[in-house]
Amino acid sequence: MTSNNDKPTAIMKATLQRMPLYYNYLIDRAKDGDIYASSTSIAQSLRLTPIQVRKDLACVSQNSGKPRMGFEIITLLKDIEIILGYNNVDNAVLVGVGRLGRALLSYSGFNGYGLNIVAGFDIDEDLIGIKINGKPIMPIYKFSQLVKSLNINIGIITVSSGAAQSVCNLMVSAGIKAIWNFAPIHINIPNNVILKNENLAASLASLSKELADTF
Amino acid sequence: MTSNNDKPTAIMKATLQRMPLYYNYLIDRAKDGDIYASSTSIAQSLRLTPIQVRKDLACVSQNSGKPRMGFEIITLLKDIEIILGYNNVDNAVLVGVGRLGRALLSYSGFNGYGLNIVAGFDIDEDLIGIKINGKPIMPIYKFSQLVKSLNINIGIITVSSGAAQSVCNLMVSAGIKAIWNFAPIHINIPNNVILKNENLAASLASLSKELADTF
DNA sequence: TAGATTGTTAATCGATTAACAATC
DNA sequence: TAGATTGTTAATCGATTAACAATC
Repeated sequence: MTSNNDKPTAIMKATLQRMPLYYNYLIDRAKDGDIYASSTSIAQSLRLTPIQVRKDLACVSQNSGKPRMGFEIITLLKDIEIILGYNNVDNAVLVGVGRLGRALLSYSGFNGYGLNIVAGFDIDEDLIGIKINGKPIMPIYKFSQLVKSLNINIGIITVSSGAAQSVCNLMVSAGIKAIWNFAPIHINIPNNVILKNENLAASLASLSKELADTF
Repeated sequence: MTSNNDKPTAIMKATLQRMPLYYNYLIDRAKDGDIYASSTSIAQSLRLTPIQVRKDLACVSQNSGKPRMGFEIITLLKDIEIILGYNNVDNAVLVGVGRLGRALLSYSGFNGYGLNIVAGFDIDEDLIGIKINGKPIMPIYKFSQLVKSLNINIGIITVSSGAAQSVCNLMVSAGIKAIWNFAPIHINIPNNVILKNENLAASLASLSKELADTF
């Protein structure tokens, strides 16, 4: 850090993905009235190593931790909020207001996490016009218009496997830049659109394997 | 593979987690009537490299691919089913029959994926006795009894953040061996119990970052 | 002071990618 | 045959862990 210390040294993917974990934990500690948290205590609770915690936090925190004390929780929370972009909100739309879609529309975990789902879309006429968690459900034929007029970047797919590809196509043609796909199916998509498959089956696979290996 | 070729050479975590992705894709190809799939074609569709695909498939497939043809899809699917344990089913129970809980109880992605959710639990008396996707909703006070009598290993937490820790404690005391936590909060758990946090916020973080970096 | 904790450099481990001979 | 594809060994890249001086 003696030379080119202005370069931000891009944060590792792995580190970034642990940030919400730290965040939730530190929120807890703050609620308990703690002022400082040491890497040792954090690591033990989150099943990480203290070294890893220090390295992760070094990437994101503007302020150093203090020897014998640890890291000041409040400032650390603020630093993590900046890194995760909890302040600059991304707008998103969701297609498929079934059980999973409704769950995501109401998912408390997104509150303040920088994702704002502005509306849900569905073909079921009975759903049109209702609100879920304050968000309107709109007919699918209004999709492109809304996405373009509000300049929305993120699309969330929560339709059935059979409908996922055509919904994806619709999103791409409307100008969506990133798609978060919850349908348990492979979808084709142009390379200039970001795709994140939320693959619950993959998580399950690793959980089952760990269980089988351990017992 | 000349020496100790009986050793199964444990599958990498990363490889295992890609298996459901391959599986879904190959199901698609089979439906389209394809008999063989080459690593090149698989890689292109799934945004991987052909080398990676071959290496992944080499870990799981009993049968080799054929030069100029690729891998036989049907046998590959069977091999993946074995690896992912889609045959030997794990029983699970779910606590918290809110929107997310209902979504998981009905999630089509689990069909045949080796996870069988046998029942849901909730404290809301209005829910007790109803069935969701054929699965009964039971009162929480019957939890330990059912888990012990059916010898259930996996517990799924879909309650609110505030209730997650106490549900976790209940699961641990009932003898649950692995917990899949969907509450967006840190929970404390003994080291001999497996914990998998399904952290949608973490997924979101990486999606948003990629979006920000790209555009 | 002594000791707990920090931040950083070096070493190891794990995963991906490159290179290439073998095959049909 | 020529060429597309496979499987494997070696090289690179990325992430974690170890070692240790610096700090309060």
